[in-house]
Amino acid sequence: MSTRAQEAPDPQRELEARTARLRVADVVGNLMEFWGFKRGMGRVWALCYTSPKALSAADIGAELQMSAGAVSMTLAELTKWGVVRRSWVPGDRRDFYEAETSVWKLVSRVVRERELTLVREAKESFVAADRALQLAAQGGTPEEKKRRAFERDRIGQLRSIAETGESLLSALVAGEAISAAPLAVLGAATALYEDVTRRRRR
Amino acid sequence: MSTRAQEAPDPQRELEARTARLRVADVVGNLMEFWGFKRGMGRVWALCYTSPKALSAADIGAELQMSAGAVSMTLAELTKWGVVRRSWVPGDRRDFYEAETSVWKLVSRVVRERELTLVREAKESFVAADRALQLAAQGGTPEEKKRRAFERDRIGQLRSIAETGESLLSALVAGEAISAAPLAVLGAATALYEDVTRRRRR
DNA sequence: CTGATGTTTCAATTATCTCTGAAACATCAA
DNA sequence: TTGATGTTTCAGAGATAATTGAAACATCAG
Repeated sequence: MSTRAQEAPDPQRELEARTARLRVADVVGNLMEFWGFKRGMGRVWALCYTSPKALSAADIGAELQMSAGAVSMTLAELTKWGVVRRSWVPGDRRDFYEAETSVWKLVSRVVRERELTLVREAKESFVAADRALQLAAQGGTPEEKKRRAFERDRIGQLRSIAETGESLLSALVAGEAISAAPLAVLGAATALYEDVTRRRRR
Repeated sequence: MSTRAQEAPDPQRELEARTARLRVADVVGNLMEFWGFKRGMGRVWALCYTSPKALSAADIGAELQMSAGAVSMTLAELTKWGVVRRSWVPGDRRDFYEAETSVWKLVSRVVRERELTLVREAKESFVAADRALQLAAQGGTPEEKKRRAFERDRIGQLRSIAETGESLLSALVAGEAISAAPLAVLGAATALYEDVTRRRRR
């Protein structure tokens, strides 16, 4: 037995550790993909997040097997979302990147710019449809009027769902606390369900 | 001026009403797509939902410009998910379909389940990575140990987020905790955020 | 049974994303 | 200025996913 066994790096274990970190990057990539981002964004972010020192683009490409171009584009996107930031190392021409650790920052931006936009668009189209049907219902036979009334009612349901969703998401985004976007959004979905159920029962 | 102007269907307004309904189908399609379903599923469901009478596959195809094959597959999928159901019209060979009105319940459940799977996978890989890093950290220089410690800490952060998320999602999926839901979820999410923040600061 | 009508299936096409690789660009040192 | 180094851009390749169209299948009436 060597005198200081615990200081000899074990190649086998080194490899396992590296593999495990890459696996972490991958599952984070899967989650990010689930939320509508590119897989690569999650992978790169996770690699940065688990790295003690800021990484260069070349480091990232080497570790994650991505081309320079892909790394550049991914970092640009992550930076735009504010979840990764550049850091300069004096005397080094390369750019380095480190992960933003505040998950909420990411979440609130995501919610604001993605879900909220979608929901708003939806609401607007429901409102517009309601108006159009209202106008169309002014003419026609009684039967047609009845049909229009049904359509308006259903679209009104959708509209109220969208409005509830919109205010919930707004509230979420406005608040300074809360992490874990997915869960928060699920909360919103649940609320929507409640709302619809209640309205249907009345 | 005609004697009963309000009963004459206005072609212009008819067209606008139809366009508006199609637009509604489209935005619902977008939302569904965002939640991980196919776009067409949302469009077909929305068309059925806003229709006073059950629609035949041919109706749907004509309205949404989909091929018979696409309509058939989409309806099969919607039926499988239980958000659309067949209805028979006596003396008519065709199948008719109408929208299940409690879609949001189903959709949100499905989304939660999917996410739960992902989160579980993530958690497992975090745990595995933590173990691997722990083993690797047994050897190496003090500097390497420090690096491993950082990595473990960060992965521990991810792990705690995943664990909280997992239990929250489990509760939501399993329970009819749905009724208590929105605020409870927000509360839990907030607690989660607090927890992560506290851990980071120590 | 046969033909008419409607539905389902699936291989092939088409559309949509992502990534690559190379060129253009930028910056700095010598 | 020139060359070395690093970054960005983007047309095209490659991978995935959605859609079509036609054939197979199912059902019913005559």
